[in-house]
Amino acid sequence: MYEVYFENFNQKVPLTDSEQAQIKSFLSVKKLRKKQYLLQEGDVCKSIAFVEKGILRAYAINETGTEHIIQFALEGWTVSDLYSFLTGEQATYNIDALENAELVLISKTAHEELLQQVPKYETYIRLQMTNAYIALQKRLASTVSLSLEERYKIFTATYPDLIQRVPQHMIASYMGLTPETLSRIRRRITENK
Amino acid sequence: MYEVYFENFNQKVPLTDSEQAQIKSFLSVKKLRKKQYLLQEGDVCKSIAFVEKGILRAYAINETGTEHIIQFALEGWTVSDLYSFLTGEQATYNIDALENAELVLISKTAHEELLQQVPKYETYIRLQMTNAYIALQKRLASTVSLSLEERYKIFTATYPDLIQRVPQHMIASYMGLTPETLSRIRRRITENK
DNA sequence: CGATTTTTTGAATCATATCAACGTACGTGG
DNA sequence: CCACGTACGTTGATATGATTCAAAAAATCG
Repeated sequence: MYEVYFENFNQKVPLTDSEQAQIKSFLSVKKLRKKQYLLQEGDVCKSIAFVEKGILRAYAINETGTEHIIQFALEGWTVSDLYSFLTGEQATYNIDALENAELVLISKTAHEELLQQVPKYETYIRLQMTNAYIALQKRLASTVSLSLEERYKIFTATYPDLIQRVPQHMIASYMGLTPETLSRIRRRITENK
Repeated sequence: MYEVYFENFNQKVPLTDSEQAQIKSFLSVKKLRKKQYLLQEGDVCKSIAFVEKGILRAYAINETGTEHIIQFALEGWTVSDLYSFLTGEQATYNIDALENAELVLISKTAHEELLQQVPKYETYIRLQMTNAYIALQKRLASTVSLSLEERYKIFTATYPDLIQRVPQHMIASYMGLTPETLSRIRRRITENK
């Protein structure tokens, strides 16, 4: 418990043992079985979840009932409906587990207290947000400017774990295309060497 | 000078006069004429630019020579190639002015000093990054899950200024489609009431 | 005013979605 | 442990929607 979280934290912002203990006192742990929800659309997002083990996904459902995966979260990643978490508005995303998972949860009050009391926590969050922003910008840029083949190649190169552990139709959903199309893209790639 | 910047700053994190003066000492000002570059692909991004006046755009050019606009920055917005700024790697984006512009620049050393010396600066940056991330996530979600008509409607509702001040083919580039397609979408929208 | 840029329109082409069917793997209950 | 039902991935035929290329119309700039 907490190992991956603090490994990640220390990598970004080194902590003393006492700082670590202080932070730990604000955190809690949650286990989720495959297919269980962490958050459902319409509820208010009460916590940020850090994935110690397993995979989660955040997805939205549009008017026509199609699921669109916004984000996967593997070990070492953080997931939440940030907008709902920060504003208290209803969540627009669903978050559930694709594998049995172990999470570190930071509640809203814990988050606020930590920001007040532990400067390094704010630094950690700032760095985390910055990295997430840069990654998302890259994803968006590749969405508008690259062919599907290239996008899929980049995806597999960037997240080889996900290909192993997540069904293809979810990768398709994440990329914004149908399972059939992804299947054909994969065939095109393997055929052309 | 600096009015919009500190208005924006104080709105997120209220500053005392002396804090404001301290921060101001790290900032500089730059004017850009229409079509001038703030950053060119391949250079290292030396500063974060806050737009006091005018409009900038960040765009990438792909192998086939097509421009893809990653971001517009109006008054009150911030623009840079963050990845290049933070890592010192070559920039992958170009940034130029669509109108004569006045900018507040934060250099890399200023940014680092401010993070060290002024806790409220870190808070400001954290909030800015968080908002930028949420906005980008919304944009991505609408890209994969909505029809072009809906996306364009949302865009015009969200950024009415941009429609007034930016040529349509750039909106098309931002949305990841051709000028012809955007033109036809606009016609469809006006025709169907 | 003339030159250039921007937007619109049309026709042909290309890529992806859709719908339907089939094969396969998986895990669940009998 | 097997058989069955459900999930998942693939394939084919067709439909839909966006792109491309070309050209003209409209708007903007010097």
